[in-house]
Amino acid sequence: MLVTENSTVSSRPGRPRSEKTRLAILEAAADLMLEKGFYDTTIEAIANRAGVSKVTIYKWWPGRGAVAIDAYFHRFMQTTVFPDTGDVELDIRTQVLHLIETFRGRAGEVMAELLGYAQFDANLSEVLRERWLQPRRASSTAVLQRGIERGVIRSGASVSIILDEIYGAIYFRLMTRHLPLNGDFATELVHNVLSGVQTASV
Amino acid sequence: MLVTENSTVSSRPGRPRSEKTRLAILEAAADLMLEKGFYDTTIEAIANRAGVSKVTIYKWWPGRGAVAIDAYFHRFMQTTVFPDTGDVELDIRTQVLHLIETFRGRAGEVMAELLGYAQFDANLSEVLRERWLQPRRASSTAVLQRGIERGVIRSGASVSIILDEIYGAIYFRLMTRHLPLNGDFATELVHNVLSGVQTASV
DNA sequence: AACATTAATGTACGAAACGTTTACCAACTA
DNA sequence: TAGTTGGTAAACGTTTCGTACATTAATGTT
Repeated sequence: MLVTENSTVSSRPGRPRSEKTRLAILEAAADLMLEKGFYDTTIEAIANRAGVSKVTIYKWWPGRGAVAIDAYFHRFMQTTVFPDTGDVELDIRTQVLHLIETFRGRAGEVMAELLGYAQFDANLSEVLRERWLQPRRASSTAVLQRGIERGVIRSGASVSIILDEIYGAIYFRLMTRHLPLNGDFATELVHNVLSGVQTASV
Repeated sequence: MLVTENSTVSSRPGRPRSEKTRLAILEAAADLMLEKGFYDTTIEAIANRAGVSKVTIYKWWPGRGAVAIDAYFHRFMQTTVFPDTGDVELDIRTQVLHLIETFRGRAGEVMAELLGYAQFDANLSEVLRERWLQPRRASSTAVLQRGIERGVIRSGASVSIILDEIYGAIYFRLMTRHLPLNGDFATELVHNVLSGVQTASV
């Protein structure tokens, strides 16, 4: 018998894990991060808010970073599928504007804090790369690759460097806060970058 | 009587501040950050290594971030003056390669940690912007401005966005570590970005 | 029904670091 | 000499961490 991952049929003995408790922890962690920031979102604070024992959290997550990232994904991970219109600049701009929209308000600040804390937590760093940054790079990579195949983008251009120019600039503003992260910025950014790797001039 | 900042004539009463102690603290902090990383460089650890009382550190610095950034500057701040050859791409590339050279080895990792910790320390964030990022932006801004005046770069292009493309990409790789930060990357990066804002094609 | 197994709780604990206080001595100016 | 500032040593209360212990809860197996 093949069972789906969310089946209510638990094949193991013993008391099953409480889904209610799991969700309470994730919601509490997300709430706290948005309200007080990542720094004040301690394990104890999460346990109190969730009405859950601290030990329970430690049983399922190795530390603060792991709970935080799960909570962030739980709330902000919406697997949007972007259309392929054939216009490289339009498609990339759509993706970038969507990301910037996600980063509006506290959600952006919390992402900056997660990236910040990742400098001291190798596990969090890897999870962020694999489950947050990588999927978005994959979407954009597909668009750029199609552009190369259609001859719109220089075939010699390194896709990863193009992505670093675009996403690097965004996360740079997110973390240094020296200038705002808005639609005008994103539009000119994408236009500049793609102009630099196109085969033909406008 | 006008007195220079490093004058031995202290016009104030009381015991003068010990330069030896000040330097011992900065050296110890820099050593510890390079050896153990920022996370393990606690105030107590610095005090022990420097052979100094913990209270003395708290007297002159408000916290860990402040000592760390002073120590980092003390060791890595070399105010290099870059030449103006008239070739925009060459000049920018020179500056960028110099920065990347600075970030080789542990110095780069420590900068990543400082930027990371800055997400939780508003004061450190501001000091980094004003005393580390801004001076480098100023150097590059001058080059780009000259390029605009000479008609090599589109006059409508936003200098700050160009800078974000270049430096954003660099700090993005520094902090996410998904790809190496080397000379080849820097060379193509600078070429791509400037190609996107030049007036004439190659 | 009895048992094994796993989940969750409450309490308590030791270890670190934090940032501060207190009392004292050291070095300099007026 | 008096006044002022720098530095030290020791201790303190607090917070957070991560873990340990004993106990109760909920499920499968026999």
